[in-house]
Amino acid sequence: MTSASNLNAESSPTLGQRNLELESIDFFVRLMSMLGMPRSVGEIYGLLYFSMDSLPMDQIASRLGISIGSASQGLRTLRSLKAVRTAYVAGDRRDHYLAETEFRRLFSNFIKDEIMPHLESAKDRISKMEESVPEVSSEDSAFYKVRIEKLRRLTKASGRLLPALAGLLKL
Amino acid sequence: MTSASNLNAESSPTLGQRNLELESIDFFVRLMSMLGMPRSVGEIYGLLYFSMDSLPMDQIASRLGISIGSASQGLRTLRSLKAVRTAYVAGDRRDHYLAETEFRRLFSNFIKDEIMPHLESAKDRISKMEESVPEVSSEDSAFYKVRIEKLRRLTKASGRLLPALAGLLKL
DNA sequence: TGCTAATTTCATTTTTTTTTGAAATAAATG
DNA sequence: CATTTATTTCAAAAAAAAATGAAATTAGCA
Repeated sequence: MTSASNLNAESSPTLGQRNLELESIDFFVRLMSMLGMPRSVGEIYGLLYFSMDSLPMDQIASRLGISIGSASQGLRTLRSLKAVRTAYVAGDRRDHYLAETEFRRLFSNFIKDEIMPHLESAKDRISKMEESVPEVSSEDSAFYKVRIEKLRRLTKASGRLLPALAGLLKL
Repeated sequence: MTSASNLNAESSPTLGQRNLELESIDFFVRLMSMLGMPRSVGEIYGLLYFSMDSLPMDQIASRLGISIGSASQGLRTLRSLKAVRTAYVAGDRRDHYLAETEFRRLFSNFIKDEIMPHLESAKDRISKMEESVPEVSSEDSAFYKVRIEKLRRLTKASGRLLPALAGLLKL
């Protein structure tokens, strides 16, 4: 709750709080879009990030001016990344959401869910390439083999480095 | 040149070469799209990656079945990332393109050009947030200050880590 | 310099992605 | 268990991103 004088509903936010909220939304919309997430996902997380109270979906939607469909989908995405969690609120059957703010963990989840699967399938594709190397002129096939080896090293290095990244992230 | 018997034009590619080319295009289309680059950029780089000969823009466009407008824009992007370079070809006034294959450098350019500018402006936005912290109830403003500090640490850590990444990338 | 080929630019079209909103489903309450 | 409320789903609409292609520009050549 934002203050002791109001236990059952949010008091209307101060100007500063509203400003902060808007800056936060702006911030996370940009950050999330760098990570390939749709605008609505950034908006929701940005709103929750500076919210002291957990918020139910319909309030998230109405405060952001987005549809409940968007809110539902955006929250699903955020849940799957463990970027939000639900909190129980007595006497209210709606789910209430809170931002998870341990960026190290968020980042690590993102890498595991969004990046690693691609790296896995990249391996297969590189193997397919090997089968296609024209066995003609051996000087030519050397060229192809070197390039394929480069790709293999790239994916191998990425596969090691990216998961390690979150560990290096000393916040 | 693909073989000594043909100095002035590309011999038509073998089946294996064409396969390799297609696998490569597929590979880089996906990789580039993970990095937020349009399909055409991945296609062009994928084509050049396994090409022994440097290729002029019009051939890139016709081989990929894309417009010369797309080819021009895609090559501009790739040039700005230093992912391709032009090679001089005697007796031909067209620019001829080759893939740059040092992934470590490519990666480092990408971070510098596409990520760091965003981190810079993130700093400013965090400062703005600080000005908006409601100075009301000090227990509440503590909450906001902690969250702002988290953002600051996140951007600071990213700003250090990302440029260092390319160095760690031992291919 | 004038001509031609190569490339870039950019308004328009196409494609892809995201959002909406209403219907379907699920879950809680009395 | 019937009803109400909350949530999800998904076809259609809207918005955003990318590709096209033709006009404008640039650059090499004679």
